[in-house]
Amino acid sequence: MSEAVQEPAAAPEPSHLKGLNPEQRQAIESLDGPVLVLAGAGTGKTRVLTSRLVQLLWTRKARPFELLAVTFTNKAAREMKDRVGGLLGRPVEGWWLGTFHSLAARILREQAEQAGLKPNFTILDTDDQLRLLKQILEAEGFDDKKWPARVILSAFERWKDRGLTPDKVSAGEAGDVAGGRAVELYRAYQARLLALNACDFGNLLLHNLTLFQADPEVLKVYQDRFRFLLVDEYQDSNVAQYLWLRLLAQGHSNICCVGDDDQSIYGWRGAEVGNILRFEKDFPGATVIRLERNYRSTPNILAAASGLIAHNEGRLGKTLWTEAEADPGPPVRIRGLWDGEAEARFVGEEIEALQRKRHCLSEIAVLVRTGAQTREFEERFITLGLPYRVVGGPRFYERREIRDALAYLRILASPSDDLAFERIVNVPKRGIGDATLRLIHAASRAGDKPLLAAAADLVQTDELRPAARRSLGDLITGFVRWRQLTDQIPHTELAEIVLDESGYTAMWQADLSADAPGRLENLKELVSAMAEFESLAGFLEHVSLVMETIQGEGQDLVTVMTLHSAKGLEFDTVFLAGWEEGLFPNQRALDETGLKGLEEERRLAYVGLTRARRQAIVSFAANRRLHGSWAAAIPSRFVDELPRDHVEVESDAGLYGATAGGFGPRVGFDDWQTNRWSPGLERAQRNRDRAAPFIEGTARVTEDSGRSFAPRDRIFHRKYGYGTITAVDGDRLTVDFDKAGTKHAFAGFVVPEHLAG
DNA sequence: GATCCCAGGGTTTTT
DNA sequence: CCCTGGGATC
Repeated sequence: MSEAVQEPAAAPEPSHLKGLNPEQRQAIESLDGPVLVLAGAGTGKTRVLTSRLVQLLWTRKARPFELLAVTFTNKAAREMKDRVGGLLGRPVEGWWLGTFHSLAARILREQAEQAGLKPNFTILDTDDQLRLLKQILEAEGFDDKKWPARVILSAFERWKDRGLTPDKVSAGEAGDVAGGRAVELYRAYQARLLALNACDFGNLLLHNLTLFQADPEVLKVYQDRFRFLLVDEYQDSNVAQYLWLRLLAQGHSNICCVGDDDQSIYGWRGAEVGNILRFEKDFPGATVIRLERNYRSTPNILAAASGLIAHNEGRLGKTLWTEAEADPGPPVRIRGLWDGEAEARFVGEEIEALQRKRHCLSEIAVLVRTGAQTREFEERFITLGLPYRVVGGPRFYERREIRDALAYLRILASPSDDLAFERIVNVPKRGIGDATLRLIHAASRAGDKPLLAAAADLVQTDELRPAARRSLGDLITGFVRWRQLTDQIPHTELAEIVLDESGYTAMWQADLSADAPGRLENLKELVSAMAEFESLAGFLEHVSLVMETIQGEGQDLVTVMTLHSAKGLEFDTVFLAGWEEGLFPNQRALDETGLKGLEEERRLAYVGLTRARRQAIVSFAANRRLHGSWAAAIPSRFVDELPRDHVEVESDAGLYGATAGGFGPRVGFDDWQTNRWSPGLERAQRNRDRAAPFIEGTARVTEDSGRSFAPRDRIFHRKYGYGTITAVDGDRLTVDFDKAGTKHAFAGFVVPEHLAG
């Protein structure tokens, strides 16, 4: 092989460098030393990340196993893997690519002993964490009402986000959480985790940090190994992650962080925008590259998003731009509606219209602030028969049947997993209640052995009632038998046997409730998901770190999801629903973190808008159901912050004085801002009531049902049966009944068709 | 020990 | 509105 072939410069320009703008190219070719890439929305960030990795390999500057690439989500990791493989024309093996947590877990498995763990330690999820903490709280005599385990646990998590072990939490930090005993509880909790040979999510990183700080030798191993670090979504890293990166990067200083301070939306999880702001200080001589040319959105969308985000202070400041001669595209549409149902109906109609124009459903997204909002859209889409998927809904691995099944498997993988044992010892019912469990616990403490082993001892004695003794004995011999099978048969087969013989499957088969068949389906899905993994342990590691499952990919479906899960995605058309004060910006965010919270909400709005390539449609409702009761709502301040020149307001007449040209004077907004239940709100409500009858096509119905009806709605009437509304006047509806002909009916006497029966 | 019923409380976002 | 958890009852 000649020199020329090996020398990259002599070869024709490789595909991963084609079609880049100068800044992108610089970001890809500045391989040495610290680099910060400030990449605005839609500026080709992913392209840069992947090409940079390819460049490292292609120039032979790095071999795969010298690369450490960190992402925030497993999805992002998967995508990076695929794209790098695609650019190189072959899959890359041996590099370290994953989320902070999965990488930390991998390191911790290698160094478990140093951290006081065994390499097969269990990774706990929220459910396990809570049960564990509740046990501690109970033992310490805490009242769960006064100090809910959730609250205390989140305090622990915030400390972990900041890299604080119990020793490092100062008294002042702890405040009055758990009556001033929070640190003590934190210490007990951590000790208990160690005793259980378990880690929660936060501990994965925390152990890494303690390890690196306590033992320079260990740190050096990893510093030497990872010659090039690449970090995605850097603006969302928390202090612990930042410290982890900094320690690892101190070896070669080849660290490249990519992020956008305007898209930092995880402050509530401990993310520190400060990390990105101080990069240059922490890594002297850093190259800072700004990617500001947007390739994704139309000028109108870009201008709307930029105008909005300009209301935030303390930005690094980027100005996104796009080609001047580009088609400006349609303005951002703003639509006010009567209530959440009307909003869902509106979005449904718009999507159907798009569908008629052959618009791809998979190019449409409905983005909401809170998970609960997806429900109304789901209901509407089901009624319309519109194919959709909800991303991040009830998670597969958090379902009860799945967690139960996993508990059985966890015990097989590590018999000392007490939390798993407790979970399933009486599932299905085996007549083992509190009393028996207490005995097992006592035996466990006395003999200093795991619950399973203690239980095995106990059934040899006559301390248990005969019935309990027999069923517990059966379970234990079951585990002995299954464990013997572990190495002999494929793990999928083993899982089937365990679920079968333990009576777990039978339990759901005998269950007559409506969701039982679905649960059985899920169990089947679980077993088939296992097939993709080499071993039981590998599978369990995966499920504990990857809570999400990929669904509906490749089908033509409308996507419904939260703004948070939309980060990093893009669609031709994006519906941004529920832009109301209190909901978005979220009241709780404002209450808890004030201006900081508001700015984060605004960034969330910015993220939402910039997901759209061609068209963004913002909507808000005048009435919103919250915890079952109705609340009047006023449009989000973010609606007003969108620059007028780039939006088109089309609210129903009468709603907040909206006109074709924009909004009139704001209704009580300033009062609302200072106090939810202010005169301003009352004023808004009065206006609402006055406006209601004049809203064309919608009728307000009884307070308690709170429904509204519009022409073309399908309804059911007790006497006349099903029909379609043709006109609405106040609460009097004109209905074209399928059987009874056209009649007048009061809205109070009809229900929407989907609620009939 | 299991089941049923009721009250109360909660929903921001996720690895 | 929905679900959870606690408590009373069988």
